[in-house]
Amino acid sequence: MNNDTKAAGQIVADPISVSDVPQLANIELLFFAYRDFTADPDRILNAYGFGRAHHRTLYFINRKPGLNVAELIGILGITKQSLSRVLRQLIISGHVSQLEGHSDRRQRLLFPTRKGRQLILELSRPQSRRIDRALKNSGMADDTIISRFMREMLNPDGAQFLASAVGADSTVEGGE
Amino acid sequence: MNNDTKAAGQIVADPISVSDVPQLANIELLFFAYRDFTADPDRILNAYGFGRAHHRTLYFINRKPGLNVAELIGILGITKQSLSRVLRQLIISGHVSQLEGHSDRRQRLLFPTRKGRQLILELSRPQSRRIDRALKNSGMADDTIISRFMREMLNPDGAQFLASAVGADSTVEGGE
DNA sequence: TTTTTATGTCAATAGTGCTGACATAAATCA
DNA sequence: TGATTTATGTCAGCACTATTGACATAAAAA
Repeated sequence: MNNDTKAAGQIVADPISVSDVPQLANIELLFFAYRDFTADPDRILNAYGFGRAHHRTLYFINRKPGLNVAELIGILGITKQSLSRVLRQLIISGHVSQLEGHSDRRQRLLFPTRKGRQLILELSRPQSRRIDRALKNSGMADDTIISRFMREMLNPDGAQFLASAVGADSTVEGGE
Repeated sequence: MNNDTKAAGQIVADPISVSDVPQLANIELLFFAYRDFTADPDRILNAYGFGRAHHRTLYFINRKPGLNVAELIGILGITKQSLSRVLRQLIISGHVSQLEGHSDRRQRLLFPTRKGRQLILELSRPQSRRIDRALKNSGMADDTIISRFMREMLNPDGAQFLASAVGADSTVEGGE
């Protein structure tokens, strides 16, 4: 390195490389890919005065209409206080509605309104298109390899909400 | 749907599915995979009193020691005001050092200290291991397919900082 | 010499998350 | 039935990350 690496004593001038971190290139790719992936909906959300938290909340309510607050909190991995603000805004804006629980009347079952459905589709389509395009452009006929890889990236312990059999079944494992 | 989908009029009871959003399953997988991917370093950072912003900042200073503030801001995609706090903390904690620019004395060239190098390795290794493991477990001998896919997920316009030829070359395209 | 550039800083604001405390109504237990 | 637990909500305060706008300084460039 040709820098003034004199001074300060403990300065390091050589970059980290694959010898230090074997998957360095993929760590960076994942960082930038995810950033671009979320940038599309972020722009749309901004126009609605919403943020990513609204997106995630609305998404899972659309993925499993009728889930209760506890389930949603579990899926999102946040506290009820964090959810409450976002959920209140989505209800006020008319994207989400609550219904009293059938068997347990303490519960609030969360449903998207038509407006909420329309918004989640608007937000999800650019992301879906991006994945579609990437699969095509990298010469993959289907998503089996990518899906498999991403599944292996998950924590094994995950009591995750996952759309594994989506299409065949509209419900989800891990939920209730 | 067997719910009290009466009331409120415009409630939607059926979940979104692959017919609405073809890549729905992969959108969810990417969401959960990225969340788990960042959870490892998050735990470590917490013990240091740092957040993700510190991680990213420290990472790119380690990836390109000697970069100046403007370059770093460009890579991170944040404002100088956002960077300043994080950078100040990393300097105070002794993870990063600044040197006056050689040709341009207005510039502040950013370097990791040994302590900063040690920390970024500690943060990066779990992420590298996770990717390694996922590649192995999904039966891939190397990362060509996954790298290709992730590269295709990026915005084309991206004047991105990318470790494409990492290992062969320690410098990066898009920088100076 | 004037202007532009690189960097830094102060102040205000937004979005998202947290913990702790407290409240209510409904379910459940004894 | 009466006591306890559960599902949800809300208030208050705090932390982190990000933003915009304004202003300051020193050094490079015109």
